[in-house]
Amino acid sequence: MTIPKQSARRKELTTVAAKLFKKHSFDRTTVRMLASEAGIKSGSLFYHYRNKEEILFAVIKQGLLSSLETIKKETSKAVTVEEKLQALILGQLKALHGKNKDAHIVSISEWRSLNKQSRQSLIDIRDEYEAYWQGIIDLAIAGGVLKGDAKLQKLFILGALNWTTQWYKKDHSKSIDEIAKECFESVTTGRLN
Amino acid sequence: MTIPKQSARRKELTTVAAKLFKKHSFDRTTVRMLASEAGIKSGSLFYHYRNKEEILFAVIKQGLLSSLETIKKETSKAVTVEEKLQALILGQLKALHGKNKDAHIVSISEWRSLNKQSRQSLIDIRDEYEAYWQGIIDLAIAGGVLKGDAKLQKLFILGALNWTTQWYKKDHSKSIDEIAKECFESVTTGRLN
DNA sequence: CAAATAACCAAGCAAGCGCTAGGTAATAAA
DNA sequence: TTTATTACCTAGCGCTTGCTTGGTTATTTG
Repeated sequence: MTIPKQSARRKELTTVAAKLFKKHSFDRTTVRMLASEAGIKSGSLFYHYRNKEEILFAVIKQGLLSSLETIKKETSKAVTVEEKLQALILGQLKALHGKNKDAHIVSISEWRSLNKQSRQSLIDIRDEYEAYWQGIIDLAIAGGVLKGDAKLQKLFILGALNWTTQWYKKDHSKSIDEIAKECFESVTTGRLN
Repeated sequence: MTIPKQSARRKELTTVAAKLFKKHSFDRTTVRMLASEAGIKSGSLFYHYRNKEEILFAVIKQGLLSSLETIKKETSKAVTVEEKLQALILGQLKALHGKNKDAHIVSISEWRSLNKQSRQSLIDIRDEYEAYWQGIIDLAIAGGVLKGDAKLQKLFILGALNWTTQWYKKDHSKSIDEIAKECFESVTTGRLN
């Protein structure tokens, strides 16, 4: 029996898995928990996936693709370098806290739970994601919006944003837009006023 | 039989545990792996700890205390606000990548693997750590070295620094001191030049 | 209609897990 | 010299885990 990789049902199950993996971590989510949440029996999962790790693989792939789409869409409207950087920051925050957050958060926190082959086969998407970020950061530095080493700047800003997953709750006093604005102003302070 | 919490042997075992927990994560480190690394049999671990989670608790407590000590020591020499902030950034990076890094990294990445009671009993140390950071950030804002919301600034900077655990390897082209310097200049750019 | 396919279930296996019980040897205390 | 104490080992128990096998039902296709 062959397992179809793009069925609609599989997508549903992957979304359920993203939710539980984010809530409990991959290791602490059992196949029985996944099945129960999906309303089926644990054995039935292996009709859709070869093994548990393939479920994680599907979640992370979905997370990478959807967040890449999010930041591209968000930055597409921007014209100036300032606008692009601001949109990129906002896009990243939306990917982390918006509709499809579960899969994206899993993709950055459970990367090392994948085996080597799985990681290798996702590296193209990851590289594209990083390259997209780097492109805008490079522009910002060339335009004088940012200063310093381009790669470090990217890592600092991405780090500050990704770290929001550790403290930002949806009942926070500030909205995502406000946090994006403050982050933008923080990294570019001085040149603008 | 009662378990002494402060024996020298226990400290050794906790250091071994920190190493493996950082390398493989808490969930993927078995008591047999811990015992093997320590040169004893798995059952012997439970002479020193009540259960596996208590090992994690010991690691995290040690991580919090030693990194708090590190940043206090690092900042103690500083006089001006600029120096204090710079020292704090460097101290945090040393805690993350220096001698006692294992326990500290575990303390920020495995916090949620603790049960509620364990977390609660460590919260005082955690609060002191955050308060120490907040104190210097507040000073920096009052002194005009930083701008914006004090709490957000703290979270952004801490996030950027803690995120270095995801990408910094010891064969990196830049040293810890260089990265600290660049981070400091990045968050304070504009006011100084 | 018959055949194929998709999606599931029931039952359970083998391996690995945290942890325990009872015992041993070496050192320290009385 | 007896008694405690410290630090370990041996052996294995009970449970959970990911996963398999063989079968069932409903829907679609020729």
